[in-house]
This record gives sequence, structure tokens and C-alpha cells, in this order.
Amino acid sequence: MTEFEKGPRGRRRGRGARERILSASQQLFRDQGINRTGMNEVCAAAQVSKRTAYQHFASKDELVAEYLRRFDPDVMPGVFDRADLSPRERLLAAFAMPASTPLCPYIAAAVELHDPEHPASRYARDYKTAIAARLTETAREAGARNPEQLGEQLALLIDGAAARTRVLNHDSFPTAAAIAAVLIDNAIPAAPSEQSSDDRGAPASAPVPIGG
Amino acid sequence: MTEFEKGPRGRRRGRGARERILSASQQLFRDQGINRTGMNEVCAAAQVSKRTAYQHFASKDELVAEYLRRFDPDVMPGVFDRADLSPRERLLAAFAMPASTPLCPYIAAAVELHDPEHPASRYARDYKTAIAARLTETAREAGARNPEQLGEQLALLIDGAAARTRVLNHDSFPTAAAIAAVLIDNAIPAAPSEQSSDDRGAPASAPVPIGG
DNA sequence: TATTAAGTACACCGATCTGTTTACGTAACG
DNA sequence: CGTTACGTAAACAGATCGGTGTACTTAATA
Repeated sequence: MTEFEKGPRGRRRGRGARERILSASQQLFRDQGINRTGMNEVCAAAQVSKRTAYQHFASKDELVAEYLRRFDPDVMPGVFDRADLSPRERLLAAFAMPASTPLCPYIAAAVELHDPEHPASRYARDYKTAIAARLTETAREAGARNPEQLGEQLALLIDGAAARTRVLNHDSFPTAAAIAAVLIDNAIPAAPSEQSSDDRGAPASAPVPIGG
Repeated sequence: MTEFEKGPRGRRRGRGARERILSASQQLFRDQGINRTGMNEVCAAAQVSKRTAYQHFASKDELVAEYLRRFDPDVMPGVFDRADLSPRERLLAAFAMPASTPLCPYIAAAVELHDPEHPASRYARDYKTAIAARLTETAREAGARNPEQLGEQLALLIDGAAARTRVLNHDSFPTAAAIAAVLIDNAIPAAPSEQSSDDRGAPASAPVPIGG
């Protein structure tokens, strides 16, 4: 125990149980929901003993929180860093869903856990706030008159599309994208582009997967 | 058993157990969520024996479905029937939330049950579709160019506000109302009213409680 | 090689859940 | 009156849940 601090978890010579647990959690929590997925099932899928799981995560709640924290990197952030797109295109790219996303896991967690003070609920709030901030920042880049307002509006559209897609079992992101286009054109002084309100399909069609 | 057919339930001389069960379900399912509320708790709150509860409802799933069906009359429909409002005002009134609504129970049910084929999930879908149809109808009344599109867009805004309010623990309906105002003005040919995109508070402020 | 951390297998605990059973009141109606 | 549906109370089934305890194996390091 000299080199490499053990840190919160000692993964120095382990066989990667923690990663397998998180990976299995990701899939199971998404596919079946948090409440409908037991720890036994997670452990079985991760090929990890229950004892080990509880040595890495003090409780299921903690695992859920970490699952949400791990979710982030896969999705939205990639959109905002695409240098090949204009700010306006980046804003619209946030609405190009890969259709493989069942429901924004942050909304799902907030609903399933039902406790605003649960660590995962807190993180969901932070994440949503961060996404809105990124949208605001990009809106400012795009020259929007009121970037904060546009950012918050676009964030709401993403959540609406996610929720509605879940309830209706039908992709609502194109509708959200159409609204977004209207709002963006309306918020940028010298707004070019096509018409202003008529329907348009999914925009830009960036192949980057994103989950609001 | 001569007069008054017994029907699906014989409530002829009962003391209203069924109603008490549904009333208790409404409150508990909303306040605590469906999965976190056991039948024992429902029965205790309804002051009804478990046996009676299961004579009225074959299973909890059935009770949940009926709970959602009973929810409807309280909320949205009232908005569309207000003769004192213009069609445009009625569309905006759908965004005046009483802040007492924790989350649209249809979204919550769809997320909690996690099975699109669950009767309650099916009903949630039907309900959301019906609301969108009502919005479309009103949009047509208001003279919108593309009523179907506007109706679907406004429905998405309501769901977005509901979901976001839940996750952020902060009322997002004013934001949704602002977007709605833009979309409505944009969709109605001779759109009067104020400016086109700047922020405006909650509209009309109809005191009618509604839950998207 | 001796130590030590990481992981395993599996029984087990107490709690909670949906749902059932049994045995018993009670009020309305013919 | 007696019948009958509606209702109660409480124990109980059977399953699953989150979480522990114990005794064991494995593998990297000092």
C-alpha cells in the first residue's frame, strides 16, 4: 500500500468489479427502472458477488447516485464541443435523438426516487442546471438577445420531448426541434435561415447521440 | 338483487368503500408515488379492510389504472370549457399552474410502472393524446395556420414544464407559457398582442387549477 | 514466502410487498 | 323473520427487497 494511494476505493489489483457493477447498473436501471431492479440482479449481471458490491457502494442509493454521475459523459456534452457546427447548429443538434434513449435518466430518477433530497435527485437537478447553462452559453455565442431565457426555454423543450416520448411511446424530439428553431430565430436579431414557423423535420441531423 | 343491476360492483347499499379507496389512492399515489405506497397503507387511509379493497379492485394494478381514470375530471378539461376566455386565452390558461401540483400523474405513472402495456400506461397515453387533441381544436378555433402542429407543440410544452418542475423543484410553467405565447403569435396569421419574443410573465393568470 | 487486499459463495436477517384465507359482524331487503 | 351482499379484523403465504456475516479463494506485492 505504498505506491498509488488507495483512495476511496482500492482498485489497484482488483479485477474491475466496480466498473462492471456500474456498467451493469447503467443498462439495468435504464432498461427496467431503478425501483424494479434489485441489487441481486445487478450483481448477477455484473458477475460480482453481493459482498463485493456492498464493499464498493455502501448502499443502493449510493450506487444509484454514482450511476447518474457516470451517465453524463456519454451524452450531451459532446454536442457543445463540436467545432464543425455553428452555435445555432449546436443548439439544434441537442434535439437530434438517436431514438435508442428510452428516457432521460435524470427525469426518471427524480420520479422514481421521489425524494428531492436523495443524492441522485440532487445530482439530477445539478445536471439539468448545467445543461441549461451550456445552452445559455451557446445561445450567447449565437447572439441571442436574452441568452438566459433562450437557454432555459431550450432546456424545457428537451425535457418535454423526453417526457412526452416516454409517455406516448413516440419520438417527440422533432416537434421540440421545430419549436427550438422558431425560438432561436425569434431570439437572434439578424435571424437568417428558412421561414419562421412552419414545420421542419429534425434539424442538422448530427449523428452524435444525445439524451436530454 | 332485483332492482338496479349489480353491475361490475354492487354498491347499492355499501357505505362507499370504493370511493374512499379511490380518494385515499389519489392522495397517497400523488404524494408518495405509486411504488412507494402499499395496499396496506391505502386501506388504512381509506378505513377499509384489505379484503374489501380486493373485492373492489382485483389487483393494485387495476386500482392504479382506475386512479388515473378518476384523475382526469378535476383538471385540464375545465380550461377548455371556459366561455369567458377567447380561444387564445384558453390556450394560455393551460399553463397557469396552481403550484400545488407535484407532477402530472400521467407522466409519473408511465415512469413508475415502466411498462407501456400496463393499463395505466395505456390510459396515460390516451389522456395525453386527448389533451393534445383539445389543444389542437382550440388552436383551430383561434385561427392557427397549422392547428395540429400548434396543439402538439403546446402539449409538449406542458409536459416539459411538468417534468422540469419536478426535477428542478422550481416552477417551470411560466417559461413554458412564454414559449407558448411566442408559438401562438407565430401561428396565428393576424397575431396582435405585445411584442414577439421578449419575456413575459405567466399569462392571463386564470385561477383555474390545472395539471398537465 | 508471508502478507494483505480483493473478490467469491451462500446462507441468512428483518422488513415490506401483493394478495389470500378464515371467521365473524351488520345492515338492507324480500 | 331469514337471506344475502357488504363489510371487518387479523393472521398468513409467498415472494422480493436491501443489506450482513462467515468462511473461503486468489493474486499482487513487500
